[in-house]
Amino acid sequence: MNQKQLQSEQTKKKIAVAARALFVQKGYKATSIEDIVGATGSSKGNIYYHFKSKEGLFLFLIEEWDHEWELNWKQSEHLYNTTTEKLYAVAEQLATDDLNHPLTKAADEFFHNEEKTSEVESRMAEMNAKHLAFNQKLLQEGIDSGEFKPGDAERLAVVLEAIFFGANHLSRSLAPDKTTILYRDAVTVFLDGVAEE
Amino acid sequence: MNQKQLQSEQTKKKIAVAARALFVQKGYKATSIEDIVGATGSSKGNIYYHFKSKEGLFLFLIEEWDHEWELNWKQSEHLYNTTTEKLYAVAEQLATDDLNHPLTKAADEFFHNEEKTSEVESRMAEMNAKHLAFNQKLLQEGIDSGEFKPGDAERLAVVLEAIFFGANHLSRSLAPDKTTILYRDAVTVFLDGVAEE
DNA sequence: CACAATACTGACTGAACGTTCGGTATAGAT
DNA sequence: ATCTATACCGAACGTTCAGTCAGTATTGTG
Repeated sequence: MNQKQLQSEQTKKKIAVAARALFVQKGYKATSIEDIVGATGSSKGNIYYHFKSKEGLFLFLIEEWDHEWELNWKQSEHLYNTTTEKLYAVAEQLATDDLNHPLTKAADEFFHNEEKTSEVESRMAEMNAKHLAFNQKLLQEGIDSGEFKPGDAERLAVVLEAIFFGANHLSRSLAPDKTTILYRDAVTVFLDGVAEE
Repeated sequence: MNQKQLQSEQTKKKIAVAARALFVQKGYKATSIEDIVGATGSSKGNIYYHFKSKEGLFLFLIEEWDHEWELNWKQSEHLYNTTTEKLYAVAEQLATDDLNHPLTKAADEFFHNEEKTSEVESRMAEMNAKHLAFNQKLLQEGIDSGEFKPGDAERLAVVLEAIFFGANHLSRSLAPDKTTILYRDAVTVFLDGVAEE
């Protein structure tokens, strides 16, 4: 890799970092390309040289983030023995991730906005499916080991995803320390329910 | 009420109905005032005569809808004896409500968009608090009656809200018949958990 | 040095959109 | 009949913003 390619890569990274900060702070729609220009010192044209579109730039960030999350998890998963422990650990990671990397807010503002190219739609679906598969695998593990009651892991995966998604949403209007509590409570309820036996 | 006032009220209603249909169909941002003009035959100016702003119009619809929901619930609550039954009934109502009145989609697109006037923000908070209070009351009822385990109804209310919110979100990429199943599953998990006792 | 190829610039375009405002029509009051 | 308040119209305005493009600078290559 020569000088030029290196420089180019650094520029791209610089744009990505600045854009991420802005999206996190202001949300997707409210962040204009002009804002990113202001934050990077790069020109508008240059941003479009490195990224196909605003959408493309955002998608890039999302995927980068998802990828990082996955890596983190793979590195720490072995620390937990039971599926129950793993569930709490996932919740913990999601809770702190939402605090440190709250791209999530911008993410679902983005995903909700009507104008979705077919490419975006398919990537959304892909990511969604990945999350559900992750949940399902975890739950199936718990069922097989006898920790969890026998049940349809696929359907439960959807419920779990709903819980995490909802917790993420509600946490936005919560004090930071309440967020962790909410995620923990959510997992506890998911495990034991509220009903008297 | 004279002829003029009556006419005026009908016009306002007509605008509201058309706008609701459009918001439901296309979402908040994607629905332009021009669209509403097209759908009503009323002029742009007239819309602004009856409603302060696009935001104001949408807020009006949301509150109308919330109010209707509350009425419906109050009318049917007495049909259910146990809190458990009530919970399933709420889930049922939310599930079908999402199908029949999917203003929800537009609603949280709206609520997520960065540009929130302080008035909007306070109304959001108000509605949110109302939902939590509703949940809390229901859960406290169940705890007091001995149906549910002793616990912090306030914290559980947040968890329940997260579940409903998440279910609502996920249901959008689900077949209609799966929606009801998801809501039911969610309540079942909320009640009994997944863990083996 | 000449010649690309790559990296970058920023003025400009064009369209979308919410809101305003000067004006008109109509119904009720005096 | 005159007046006034309310209801309604729609062209125009101002702003925002993603994306383009013709051109310039910089770096690598033969």
